[in-house]
Amino acid sequence: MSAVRLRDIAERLGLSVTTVSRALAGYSDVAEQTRQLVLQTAQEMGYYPNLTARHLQRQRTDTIGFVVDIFGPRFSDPLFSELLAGIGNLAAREGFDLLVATTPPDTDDEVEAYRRLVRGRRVDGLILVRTRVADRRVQFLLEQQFPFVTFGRSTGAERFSWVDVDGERGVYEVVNRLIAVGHQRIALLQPDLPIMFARFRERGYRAAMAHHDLPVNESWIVHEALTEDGGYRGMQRLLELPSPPTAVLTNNDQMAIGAIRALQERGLRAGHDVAVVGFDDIPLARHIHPALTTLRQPIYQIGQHLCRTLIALIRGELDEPFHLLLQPEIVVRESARL
Amino acid sequence: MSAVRLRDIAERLGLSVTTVSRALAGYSDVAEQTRQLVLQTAQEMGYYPNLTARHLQRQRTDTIGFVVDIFGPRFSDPLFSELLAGIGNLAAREGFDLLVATTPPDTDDEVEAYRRLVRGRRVDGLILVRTRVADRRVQFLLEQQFPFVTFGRSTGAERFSWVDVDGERGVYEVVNRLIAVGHQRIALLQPDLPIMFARFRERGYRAAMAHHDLPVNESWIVHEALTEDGGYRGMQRLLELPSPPTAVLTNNDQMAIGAIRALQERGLRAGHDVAVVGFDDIPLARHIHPALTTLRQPIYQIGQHLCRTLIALIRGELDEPFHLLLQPEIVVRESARL
DNA sequence: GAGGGTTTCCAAAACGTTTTGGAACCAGTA
DNA sequence: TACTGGTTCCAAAACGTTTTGGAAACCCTC
Repeated sequence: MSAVRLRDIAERLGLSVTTVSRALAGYSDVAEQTRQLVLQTAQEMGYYPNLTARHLQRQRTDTIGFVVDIFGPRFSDPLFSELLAGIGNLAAREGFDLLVATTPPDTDDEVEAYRRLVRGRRVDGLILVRTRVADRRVQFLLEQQFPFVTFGRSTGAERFSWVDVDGERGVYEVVNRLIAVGHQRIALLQPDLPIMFARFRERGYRAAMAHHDLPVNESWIVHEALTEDGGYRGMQRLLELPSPPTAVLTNNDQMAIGAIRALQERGLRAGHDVAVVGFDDIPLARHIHPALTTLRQPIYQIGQHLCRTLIALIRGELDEPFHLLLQPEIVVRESARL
Repeated sequence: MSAVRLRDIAERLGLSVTTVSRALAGYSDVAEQTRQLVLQTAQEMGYYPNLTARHLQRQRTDTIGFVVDIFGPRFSDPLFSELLAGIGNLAAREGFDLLVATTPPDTDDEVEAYRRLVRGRRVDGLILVRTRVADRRVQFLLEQQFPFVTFGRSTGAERFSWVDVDGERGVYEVVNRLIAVGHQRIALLQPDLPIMFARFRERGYRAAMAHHDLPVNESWIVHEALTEDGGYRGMQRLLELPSPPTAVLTNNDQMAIGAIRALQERGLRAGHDVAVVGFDDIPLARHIHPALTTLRQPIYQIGQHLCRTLIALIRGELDEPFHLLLQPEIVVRESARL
């Protein structure tokens, strides 16, 4: 029942382990006849290399790591499965395995998870998502000179590879278009964590408002969790203002859905009374009512870009850090006419 | 820059590698004073064990594998992230890593993915989801006598551990209640793949119909993809029947949402004109309109059960296969009044 | 001073692979 | 004959850890 090793094949054939190994690897210093014999015997005996042993010897694991920051037990992120599919499919095609760890963000557990993967040489490289302001993970990986790629830029001038979506420009455009159709009091539902993408989006928001000489009431910028409930609560808070906004931008589609629910409870209609704009374009965005106007991120492709870049980095094929800034696509549906 | 090894610590202290190893592991055959010295030095030198080497020596990887069957590039499954959170959090707590592979179901790639993980000793055990009729994966793992746990039962009398939700009973109840409120023409939107859970649910459906002496029109049982579009198409087909059903059961909430969309396009209202019942209770089920009546699966807990069981199995703490059949909870909302 | 027990340490083997640095042999050439 | 070059093979080391089976040193006791 125990697994067949190179040694077993070697003994059976009266060859050395070296020769068997090199025969299977296709080296030219083994006679074609011998090679065939080894191949056939390996097949017969059901040989499959022990990957752990191979990894130890080769000093690489052919594995990439991905630490998912999870909020609470009921963690449900529609983007996540798609991102993982993008990463996983490409990794598999390139002969890499994917190690996934789950931890709550910005905790000691998270730090330990990264330490373990990096210092324990558990993986050859890491993919980071949702970069944060002054991100400890980025700092750590730079210190350790460990290969990694992020989805999202960082705050400083650190040199590393990233893929990002230009939320600043996207939000700038959307706000412009909202203003063009008559909106003046425009709110922004921000996350309750210092996530980088929210900073960029806020910058775009402020730039567009300033560009049209519109004042920004700071109470229009509300911080809540990136969930439906967060969007619901945020919209409630906005509706309680003396003069509520007529348009609301959110940081993901779940928030937008929650915001719409809050409107409906007050008898208001998203898209008519208040414009609501989401972000991401999750599959459900077009199926809810009113259908969501949103900024689409090509998340599967982003997963592929991240993985492709990381593998290039691991293989040493990257001389300079790689940067890719994708433009989000504005998808106009019913929740905000633009 | 190269990593610190046991040997480096040993040489620094003039001890043997054995002693350093045993000191760090807390064995009693090393003097307390020496142990402290080793601990401190290891700390100073920034020692972290090479996990690959440890795995090779210990002949186990402390890793569990999870192969995700992915349909098409735009793979978005709201349950998936929650299941993964359940598995991942428990695995981390028990000191296990999680290796995730992605492949399309029932392909050669899938077979190869399993072969690689099992034969290459890449993981200590596997978690399988969405068991299929005559599941090749189950057959393979039984043959290889490899530890695994499935979400979903199988067709035969194979002995292995599983966790499942009693869809047969759940659907039986729902159909009963639909009949109680006056429905007679009840349809069932099935997946287009031979997934076990669909078989059980169909059995419950037929049993309830038979129990009330209601005929089952075979054209009421429609096979489509487990997606919104699948649900949309399926409902369209049902509406084209000479006398369409007045109630429709689906195999997941996405399908139900698609079905509702098809109704709306024809000016029909789910919950009034046609009752629509989902399955799973994804977070969005309560937020769409009409809110979804559905059968809730406690997916995070299922992930934990799967992981807990697998780890017990790996550790040899399980004498008999473990079976857990959970009851789904009927969540009545607007799309079907029960 | 012999025997027994305890404490503390370690050399060597093992896990299964890949790589290094030849060695042995043969054929062809000067 | 002696040398060169090519082909085919292999012993040994290496990757970094844990475990095995002692050994050395010391202290007690009779």
